[in-house]
Amino acid sequence: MSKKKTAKPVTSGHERIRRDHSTETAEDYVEAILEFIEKKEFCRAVDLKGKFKVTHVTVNKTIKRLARDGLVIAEPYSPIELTAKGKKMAIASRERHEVVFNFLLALGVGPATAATDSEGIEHHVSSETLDAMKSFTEKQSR
Amino acid sequence: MSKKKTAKPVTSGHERIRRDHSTETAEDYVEAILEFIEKKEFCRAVDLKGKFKVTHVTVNKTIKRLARDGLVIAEPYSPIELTAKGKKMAIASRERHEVVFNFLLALGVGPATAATDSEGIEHHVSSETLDAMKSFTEKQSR
DNA sequence: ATCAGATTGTAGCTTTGGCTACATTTGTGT
DNA sequence: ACACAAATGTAGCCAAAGCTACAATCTGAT
Repeated sequence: MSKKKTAKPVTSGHERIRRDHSTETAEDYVEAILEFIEKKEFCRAVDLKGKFKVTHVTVNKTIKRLARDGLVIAEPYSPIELTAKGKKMAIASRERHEVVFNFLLALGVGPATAATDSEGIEHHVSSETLDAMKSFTEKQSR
Repeated sequence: MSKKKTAKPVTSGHERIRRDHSTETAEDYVEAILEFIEKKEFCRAVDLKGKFKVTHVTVNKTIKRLARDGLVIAEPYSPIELTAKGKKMAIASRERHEVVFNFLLALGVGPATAATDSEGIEHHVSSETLDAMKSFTEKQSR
């Protein structure tokens, strides 16, 4: 197999947080793009502009970075499409997002706060913590 | 009273996350500075360089921003001191950090992961979620 | 068919937070 | 006292993510 994921190096603490930040935007965007595609067949820059409350220029530049990194396909004046890689990331990101969101609800946090906080937290949760959250949520609803 | 906190505007979702990011570095630094001062009487740039695994140049520039923002006092070639404002932020930040850390432990996450994840999460937790975490941790140890 | 308005693209600016390379200052040992 | 090492400072570079101002394209309504 040719495209291994270059076996992530062992990082920890603040080093890892810096790496998180570099993928955070990408994850947020592909996740949003997937949702727009599911909800209305396609995703346009203006949709993301509304979603993230930034100017269309910022969206434009970000999309170019995502295209450069092989996450989306973006022809000028055309809807934004996800590559296989992008879709995979989107699905994984949404999965994590949902786990954190449901966990916060199970913890007793209100829906509005849970929505906001889960967006901030989802990018900083290891798989170990994610598993613990899943267990807790399950236990609550049992 | 002259120094109100300019009454934070109502932000939400990704807007809030962007605001979080802009204070994240500041919080991490003042928290670390306070700890070094408590542990060894003073804090030098080289200490922060070691802590955050960045070059001394990055520390230098960051400290200048903190000084500009009234969080630290930094004379050339002298130890870094916290202003009252900086110390207040450091204490609040540590408090949150501890709440998140202990919560993760109570959730069943291992100490190493709890340490790493709490560093990433602490900046994205609302006071409502923080309270829920506190309650849970307490209930566990009761 | 064309005009207006919405959408997208481009140029160029800012701040943050990284870096390397080089210069200066401090402090310690002999 | 002086040399050397450690610490700090300065200059100048980069990428990400934001912005305004202006240009181009696309689309729907007449």
